[in-house]
Amino acid sequence: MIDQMVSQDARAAASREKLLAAAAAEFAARGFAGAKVDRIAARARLNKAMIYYHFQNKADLYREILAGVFRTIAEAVSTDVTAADPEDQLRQYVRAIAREVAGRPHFASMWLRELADGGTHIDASILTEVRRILEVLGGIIHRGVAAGQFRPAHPLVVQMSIVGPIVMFETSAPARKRLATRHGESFKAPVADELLRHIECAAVGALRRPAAADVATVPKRRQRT
Amino acid sequence: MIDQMVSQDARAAASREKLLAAAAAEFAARGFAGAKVDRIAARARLNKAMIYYHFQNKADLYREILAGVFRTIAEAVSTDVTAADPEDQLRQYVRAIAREVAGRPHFASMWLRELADGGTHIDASILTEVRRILEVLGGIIHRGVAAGQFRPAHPLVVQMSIVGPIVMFETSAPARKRLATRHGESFKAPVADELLRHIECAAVGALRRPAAADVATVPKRRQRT
DNA sequence: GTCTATATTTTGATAGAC
DNA sequence: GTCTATCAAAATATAGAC
Repeated sequence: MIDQMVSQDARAAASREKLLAAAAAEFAARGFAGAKVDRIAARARLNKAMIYYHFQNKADLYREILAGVFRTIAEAVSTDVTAADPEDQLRQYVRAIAREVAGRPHFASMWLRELADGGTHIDASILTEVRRILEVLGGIIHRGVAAGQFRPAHPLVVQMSIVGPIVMFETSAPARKRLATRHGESFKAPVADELLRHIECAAVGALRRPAAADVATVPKRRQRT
Repeated sequence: MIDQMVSQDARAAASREKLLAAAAAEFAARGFAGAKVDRIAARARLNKAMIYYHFQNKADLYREILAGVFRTIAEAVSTDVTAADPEDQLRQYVRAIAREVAGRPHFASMWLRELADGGTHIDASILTEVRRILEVLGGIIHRGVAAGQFRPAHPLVVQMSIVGPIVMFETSAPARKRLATRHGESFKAPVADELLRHIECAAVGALRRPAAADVATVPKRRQRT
């Protein structure tokens, strides 16, 4: 009898997971307003009523997904930045973010759309994780500045310079694929790895002092420390 | 009598413009699916039927807006990149893009959402302008490589590194504002200008040869040509 | 826990008067 | 060219059987 209950719980949990996965795909592809509960249910091979059994409503399901992803990302960047040198820390941070985002193809679109929606679904739980992530980056910048390696910069600016290209790359993947098949070479997908290396270079290059050629007034002496 | 006709034409054109502006705001804030024609009409202080007089349908109105913006941006980057030095050209390109995007607050969200939607509304007219823009950037990279100043890079990668942060900054503006007023300092908006300078540094820093610290295997000799 | 059937509201689009 | 009134389809959410 207990076996039966456990197995039912397991089935219920499986249904929940299927709904979460289906919903993530639907929200990413169509946005919150464009996502239809009928379609979410169909994708999960369940029916609409199950959504309302497992979640309060469409918005609740949506928030649950975002919160889960952010928890994972915050965990990852907290764990993965281990290097001693700030510049290496920055590279680790970039790679951790890129890996987590690329590993969840639906996240980039969902987050971009959430921002475009004015952040109306960002609850306390999501906000906490976003802060944790920014604090890791803030710490890296701070230590780099203290070590005389970085120039000071607003964490949000650096974060957007790193995350912007990544999420844009992920989000545009389906569109690029469509256009590539229909219009030949010009939109042929660059390898994700090429972008990652570019962003790494860009992030480091923008923070490293001296601030590149920005100090145009100063005679072009190279100072290696 | 002719006067009357002209004045009516002028009024009609004004209505059309009001609809375009109202629709851009609505599409940016809510996405294509989330945008409601009733709300567009209300924003324009007109009624729903006017939309269907001036445009075929919701999708047609939407495409018209995107096509118009892209025409302007393509025009701007074609005109503004005038410098002799590839690195300066790149800076001009970044600034032109940033200026055009920042000057049309609704564009960033609309474009990001369009990409997230899989680019389903990208018609031939829009595609042409996108290509024109990418060709300008491609030319800059090409000349930079030929001059030995840049390392080779896929234009789309560079484009996303530049545009990604800009559109993410613009798109997230309302969300950041909301969170800032509710949760104090951590989301205080960085000045747009700080981001612009950062992106400029990042773009140049990532392309400039030698490819920063990426060539870790190669002994650290600087080659200035 | 899972399903079918349905109530209620919203929405894109049009008809027709002025 | 602009408006009011209205239709038909779609969509969120729930009731109730199993």
